[in-house]
Amino acid sequence: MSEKTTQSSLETLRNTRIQKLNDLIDNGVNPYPYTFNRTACAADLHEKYKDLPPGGEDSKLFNVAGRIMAMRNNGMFIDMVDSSGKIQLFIHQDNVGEEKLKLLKLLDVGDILGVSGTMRRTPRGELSIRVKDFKILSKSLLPLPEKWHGLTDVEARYRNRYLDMIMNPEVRETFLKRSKIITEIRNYLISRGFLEVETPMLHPIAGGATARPFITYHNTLDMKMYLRIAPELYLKRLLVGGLCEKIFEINRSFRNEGISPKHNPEFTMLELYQAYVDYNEMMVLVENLISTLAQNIFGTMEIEYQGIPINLAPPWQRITMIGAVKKYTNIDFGQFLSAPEAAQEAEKIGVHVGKDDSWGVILDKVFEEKVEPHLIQPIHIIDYPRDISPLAKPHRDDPRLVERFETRINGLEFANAFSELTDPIDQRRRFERQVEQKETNPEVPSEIDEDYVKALEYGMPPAGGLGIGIDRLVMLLTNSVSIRDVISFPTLKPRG
RNA sequence: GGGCUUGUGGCUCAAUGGCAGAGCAUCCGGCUCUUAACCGGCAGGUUGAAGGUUCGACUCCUUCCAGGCCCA
Repeated sequence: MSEKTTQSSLETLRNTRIQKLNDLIDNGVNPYPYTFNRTACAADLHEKYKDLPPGGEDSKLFNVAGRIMAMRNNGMFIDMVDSSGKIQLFIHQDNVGEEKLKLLKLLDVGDILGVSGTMRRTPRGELSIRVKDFKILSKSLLPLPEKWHGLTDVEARYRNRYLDMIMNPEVRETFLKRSKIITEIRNYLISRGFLEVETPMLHPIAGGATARPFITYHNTLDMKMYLRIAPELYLKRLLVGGLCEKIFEINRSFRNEGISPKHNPEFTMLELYQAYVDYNEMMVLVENLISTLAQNIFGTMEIEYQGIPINLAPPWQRITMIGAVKKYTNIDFGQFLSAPEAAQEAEKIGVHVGKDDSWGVILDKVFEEKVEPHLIQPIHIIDYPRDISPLAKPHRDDPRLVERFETRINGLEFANAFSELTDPIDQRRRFERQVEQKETNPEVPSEIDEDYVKALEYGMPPAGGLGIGIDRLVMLLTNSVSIRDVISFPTLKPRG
């Protein structure tokens, strides 16, 4: 009959706080009020009073709000943190009424508090607010992680990003920087006459890249749809439409592939297109964009990533893909033109290739294995094999190649760009070839995007196109090792 | 998908196959100029889950769940 209910430690801690919450309500305090008239933030005050000497006082009243991160001496000293930083509160019985002092006992680390008071610097030199009044702005029911070690378990950090941000200031820094980077990119492009556009994320055909898509379903249209793997084909339709000669989109794409420190299923891309220029112009643009970002954010183009100095000052090196492979393997794939020949050469140096791999695929594999790891400083790898680049214009000097480049920094792909293929007949042929490969390659669309080909048939201006992975760029510029550190809520399996 | 590895209280971590422990936080008491405040005390556990081996399993084995690193 009598059921013994056991409480977990967490439940006990929570119940204690709910009791305090009820005590607050019994004292006529709304623990979840509506507003607080903030007149300063922590950083403002530190700046304004940086010359206030120990023991010094000022009489100007400020209202400050933030989260309680530590309490000392029975609540007489409180560390309060807002998005700008930390400020110490000094709550003394001489300054607040007896009623308020009683409420002080109902506060916990984690509560959000608004205070008004005057500034003083303690004899030990800590700038503090001499609190005249305080107001609970939100009662916290769950305990924060430990103050000294904080939250370090990576899984817990990603699953509870808000806690990660509360406990780890550098996480906040990273995401502030991410926002700043994206703002700078927008400013850079808009100031150069680019127009920001938005194109669909729900696609009837997953095109514009080679990747497995996420499949979804629209009920009233009764049709399968794909989350976009790239915005490319829609952005080029806009170029056909002549909306503007320079357009860009910064938004999410989705790829149904593995998750790794460098890959998240949803990721943010910048894609831009500029009419009447070719991939050479895109190379200049990548260099200027990224180096300007670094200059504006760090005040220098020489940055360090994981202890490796990286010089982003333009111009960046350029080397053809065939040339790069030759440089690092002594194999000249320009001379081994057939796939079997190329495969034989690749196997000689230990690069395993599939039996159906084309010349271009083999070259790409050799490049990835033997060359990529060496490419630390920014470099444009130019002139890709035609058969792995179905959306790029043929190379004007070599029919096996296309006018495409990928920019590598620290061995990683940062940008991918072409002289865009504008010939509708060639485009249709290449799409047809792709669809034929569907049986052996599940990452290829199963049907031709007829509407896109049709758009090309109306005539698209010659154009350079460029894609930059924003997450990887943010990783580079925030010195982050994992893409999960620059995505606020990275994809994880739900806890079982 | 493969290899290695991690999972113990809210958090951070211990525990040769032999009594599941500490620090912080909480709670109770003391303390009104502290800085990871301090001092004293109490409480808090289905050791990720399920099986197995064993007299005895946090520890060894199997499977599963969720991470991390490397590889494809």
